[in-house]
Amino acid sequence: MNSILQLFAGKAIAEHNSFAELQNKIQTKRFLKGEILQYQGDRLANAYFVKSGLLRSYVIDKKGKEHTFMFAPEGWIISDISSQFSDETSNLMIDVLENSEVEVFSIQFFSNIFHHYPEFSQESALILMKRVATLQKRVIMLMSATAAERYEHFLQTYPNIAQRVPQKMIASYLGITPEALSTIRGNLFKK
Amino acid sequence: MNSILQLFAGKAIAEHNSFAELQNKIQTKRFLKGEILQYQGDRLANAYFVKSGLLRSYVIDKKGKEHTFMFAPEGWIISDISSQFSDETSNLMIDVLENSEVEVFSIQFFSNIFHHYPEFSQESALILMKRVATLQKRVIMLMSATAAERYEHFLQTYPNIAQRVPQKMIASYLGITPEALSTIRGNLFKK
DNA sequence: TTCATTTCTTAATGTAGCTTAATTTTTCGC
DNA sequence: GCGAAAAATTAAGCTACATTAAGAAATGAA
Repeated sequence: MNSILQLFAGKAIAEHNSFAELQNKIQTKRFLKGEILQYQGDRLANAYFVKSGLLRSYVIDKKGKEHTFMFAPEGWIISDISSQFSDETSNLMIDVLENSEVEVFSIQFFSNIFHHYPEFSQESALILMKRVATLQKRVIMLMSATAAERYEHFLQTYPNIAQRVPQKMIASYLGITPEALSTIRGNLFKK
Repeated sequence: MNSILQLFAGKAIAEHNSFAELQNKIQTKRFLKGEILQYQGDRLANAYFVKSGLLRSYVIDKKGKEHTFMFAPEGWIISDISSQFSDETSNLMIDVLENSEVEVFSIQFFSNIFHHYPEFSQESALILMKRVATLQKRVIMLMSATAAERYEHFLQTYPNIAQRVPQKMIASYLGITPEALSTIRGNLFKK
């Protein structure tokens, strides 16, 4: 998976034979660990397709606490979709957890793609449905499972990410403090 | 808004002039308050477009506790998208909170629509993006806000629904017990 | 390698929200 | 309109997780 086009296109590419044409319009950038690609309050939000490395989106609440919204390893798209509606500015920050190679898009780019290549929106509807399904599970988890259950579920679902990311970020993804996660891990290994 | 076609179609309808043709394939049903349209574990999940009335989706966890996932008043679509992937059965129950008039679709119907009318998937991608944005806010709320803050946000965002729904369901939407919500309301009105 | 900084752990104390239970209020079928 | 059932309130005790703090371990720059 080395371009967003492969993710999005499915049959569309074969049918349109426009792969190269589109590929030219897409710019790949390299970012270093620690860079911040997007700030809360930014007017223009981009979408990022991760070719290699690891990005993360998160919010900082009024008390200054960080809450990780999602991790994006290779092959994932990360973006603050919500900033597209009702004229809002970005709610999410996006930062770089590992040196990464990334395709950068204005959301405008997608509108154009959808307009010129309708089949693309078919694939994107599928991708979005998967996102909705994932978020649905996350909401239900947050409402019904204990912190320990959520942690075990996270380990099963994202074993790959768990090892690449500091624990305090996992804690902030689970909605608990690093101290609480440390205790949970302590109890887990005792068993 | 009296058919899902109006919601989905945007320009597509005008361009295709196929409104009537599609409309014929859509069946409208009436359901009574208290009916359950879909059970956890059902193999086939439908999508429901609410023409009038009020539906709800929820889960029942291992301890038998109900968690409301969403309310769907007039003009909304409700469905367990997650059951479409990885061959899973439905995770959500869907029930009827007010006598309702509803358009019922197999998810298969959407695949067909998307295939025959690519423009539809453009609109559906937009609708799905809004869903993702809404769920994003919900996740962040659950992680960063107190129960009282979540309740006030709910009142502001869904003032219409708050009045039509028993408090215990609002509590189960917020991720707290009815007793906790009652206390929060008590404190709110004291101020 | 060394020192400084960040991350992780452990433990004590605090608190939001849960559980249980009893009482009041509302809803709804007859 | 009456009575039963469901929903909402209130309050006491409990628990999961937060906060605070202090020390240990890991990371990273000079």
